[in-house]
Amino acid sequence: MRLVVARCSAHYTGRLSAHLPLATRLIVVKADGSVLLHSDGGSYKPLNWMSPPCAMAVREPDAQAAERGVSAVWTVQHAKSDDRLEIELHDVLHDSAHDLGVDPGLIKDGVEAHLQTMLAAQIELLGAGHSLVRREFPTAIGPVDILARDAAGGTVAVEIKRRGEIDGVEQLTRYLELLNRDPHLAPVRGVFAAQEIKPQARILAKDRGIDCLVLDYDAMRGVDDVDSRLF
Amino acid sequence: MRLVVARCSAHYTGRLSAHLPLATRLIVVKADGSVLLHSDGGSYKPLNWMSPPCAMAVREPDAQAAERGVSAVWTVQHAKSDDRLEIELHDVLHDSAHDLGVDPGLIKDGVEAHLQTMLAAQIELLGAGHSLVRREFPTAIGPVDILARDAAGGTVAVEIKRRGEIDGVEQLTRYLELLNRDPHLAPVRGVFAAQEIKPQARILAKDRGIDCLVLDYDAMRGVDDVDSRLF
DNA sequence: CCATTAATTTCGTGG
DNA sequence: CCACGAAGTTAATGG
Repeated sequence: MRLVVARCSAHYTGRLSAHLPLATRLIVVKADGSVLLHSDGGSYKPLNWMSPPCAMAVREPDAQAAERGVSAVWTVQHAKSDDRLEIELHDVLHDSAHDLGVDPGLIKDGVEAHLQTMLAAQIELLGAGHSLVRREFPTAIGPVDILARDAAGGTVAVEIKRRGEIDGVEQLTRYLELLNRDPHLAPVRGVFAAQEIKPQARILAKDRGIDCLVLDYDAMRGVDDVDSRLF
Repeated sequence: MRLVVARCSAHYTGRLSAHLPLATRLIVVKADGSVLLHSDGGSYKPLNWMSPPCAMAVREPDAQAAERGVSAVWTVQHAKSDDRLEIELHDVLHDSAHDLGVDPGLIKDGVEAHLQTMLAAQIELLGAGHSLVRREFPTAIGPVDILARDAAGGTVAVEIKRRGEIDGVEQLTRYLELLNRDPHLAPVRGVFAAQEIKPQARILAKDRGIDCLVLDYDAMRGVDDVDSRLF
């Protein structure tokens, strides 16, 4: 990894055209050839970049560019497309290279898939007497996260989101519409389950007769831990 | 901006829990307090990060951590939520600080809004004799990108995308369904316009009786230049 | 390898 | 300030 802090301007052409006026920025050149141009604020997204696979060519500025104060021109060309990033370097304030090695990568926990697994294992969170039919119950318009039966034998369709917003309720509504056409399943009740349910989503769900269930991730994980001790 | 290259591990808790095992990484601390942890590959997304507004606290490792080789612990706490990123620094291979100043920001060109403006100005690309009714024609389910009339006086609804995919055709289908209920407008013909149209989207459009129009950005811009010379 | 969907998405725009 | 949609989205997953 090479780190360069320099006054520079940049031009990108590819899926769009974009230009960065002259300013001081961090330029990161990664081991795989990818390049990031970062400013000293904003979020994690660079001002401009080139994704791998790509290769960088360095050349001297022409007379006109040199006149403008350009000390070097870096052209980063994507290997499989016409995407190209051209950086004009002026003053270089810092330049260092570092051997980082391969990263073992991020280990995640608490995403939607995990919530689904845990809710399936703790299906009585839907209410006493509920039983799991199956996870990822297939329908013509896609799989329903969880299909269950309640104590009275009625069918329950569950849509799980990490954060419950309106589009999740819409999704569940479409599933319910379809499932309720199946005489073997109908009537099917809907449950919208999420770690956090936005007020608007809650209102829409209520309007559609869909129950809301807030999932307490830590509590569910705690139960999982207890379960795992039994084995 | 502070640049640190160090062997480190990290732990994030907030909207999810995530862990980074010990490895050598780039740590960027921006002027607004935000922190990025980058590996030497992948795309522009960091392995882990904290978005602004946030603040970092540095503390000495406890005896146990020191035993494991930890030289310092950085805790980055988000100002408005419970999001927290904790970094355990082991060997520090590089540490430098740089004053970058405020960035003038990226200037973009060739996005959907621009395509819409240009197509409105060159409405005959839809076919000879077409005239513009209006851009962003409002409907109950959202604005139609362009509404026009063809040579025969028939209504034409245009959906514009940079890249034409299936969901764009679905969107236009919903608009057409709604517009065709209005006796003042019906029958309304649909045109799906994009710089690039995916095969699946083209097939779906054809199936729905929607015409496809590939927009040549450079050619359209060329015409725009000619137009602007007239004024 | 392609299509689909989520994301600690981020980023803009318009109400 | 919030909801909505696009992004040079990126990243993971399933077929």
